Amino acid sequence: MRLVFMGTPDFAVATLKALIGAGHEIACVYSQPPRPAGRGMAERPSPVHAFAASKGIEVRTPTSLKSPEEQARFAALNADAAVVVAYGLLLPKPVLDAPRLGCFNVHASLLPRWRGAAPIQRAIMSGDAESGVTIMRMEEGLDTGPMCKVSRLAITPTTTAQSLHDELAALGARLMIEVLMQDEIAAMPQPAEGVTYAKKIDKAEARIDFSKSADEVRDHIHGLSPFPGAWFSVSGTRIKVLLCEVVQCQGKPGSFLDDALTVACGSGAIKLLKLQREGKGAMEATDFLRGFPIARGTGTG
RNA sequence: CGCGGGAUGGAGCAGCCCGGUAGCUCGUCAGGCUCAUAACCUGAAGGUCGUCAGUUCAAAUCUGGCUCCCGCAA
Repeated sequence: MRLVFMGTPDFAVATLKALIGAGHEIACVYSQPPRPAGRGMAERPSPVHAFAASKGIEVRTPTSLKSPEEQARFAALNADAAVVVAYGLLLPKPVLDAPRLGCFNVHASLLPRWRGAAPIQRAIMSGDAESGVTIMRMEEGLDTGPMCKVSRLAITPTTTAQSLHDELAALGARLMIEVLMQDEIAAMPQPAEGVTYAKKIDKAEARIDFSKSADEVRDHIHGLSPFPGAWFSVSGTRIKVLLCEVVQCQGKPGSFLDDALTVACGSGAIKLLKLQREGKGAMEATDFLRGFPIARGTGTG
């Protein structure tokens, strides 16, 4: 098929790769414009932009699709369908209607739960038992379109945003290929019940609140791992926690119960397994302790 | 030129300000001890201190360039 691909972050690259691998013609790629980002504040193209460019595909980075001119340029591509994955722009009706078969979206949640920007992180942070990917036919509303295909995935005590992100990216890519192979793409309306929205992650949320239960603290840490990284500080040093596990211990919330990085929570305790202090790389607990020992009784601040 | 930290045996760090025999915790290897152990004891191997140049009798340490890694902020 002749497709237009619209996407921005790393998550979307997996699907774009799969589409190319499946032999589809990518007429054009749309992505968010390069922005000053990262160390040095240099302008850098999005992951999708960079990948598409490396494949010699035309990349367009309009700041909006509201103007009739942009919409006309889009329609002129004369695509069979558009595949949209975490693009970051709302598609106006004329754009949604332009491709012959319509626009299809990969969304990293079991809709209608976690519509919106950060479904992967929110699912883990909320303690959900499962997550998944939904392929839907797009409508004007935010992630409200009828569902073509769904695949579920369990969230376990060791699932992190990173691991779930990687699994769902691969799963989503596979499902999208399957959907596009169908002669007739059927879609079922989303249930009216169970709608939730996944707000963008705010940096202020990243600080660990040890007064919560051990399970909640673990979900919070894993949901933000590795980005932006849940953190606490001890004697003025900021430390990110990337991986932890719940253990059976009790103590004053926020204090270290031993010399092996066990921290008491509101109920129960967690053991920090992988962490990163400012300016340093991530490392396992035993390595971390050699260079930065934290004694029993130390409090987090 | 957004702000800042870092590069030292296999791992994590100290030493650098006040130049002069490279240190700690751990790992590895060999031997010992123990009913036993991620236990303990003894011994050993392993580093041109990121890179290039400069200053100096002498540079991990002082000066300048370069490469790479990371935190903040976006």
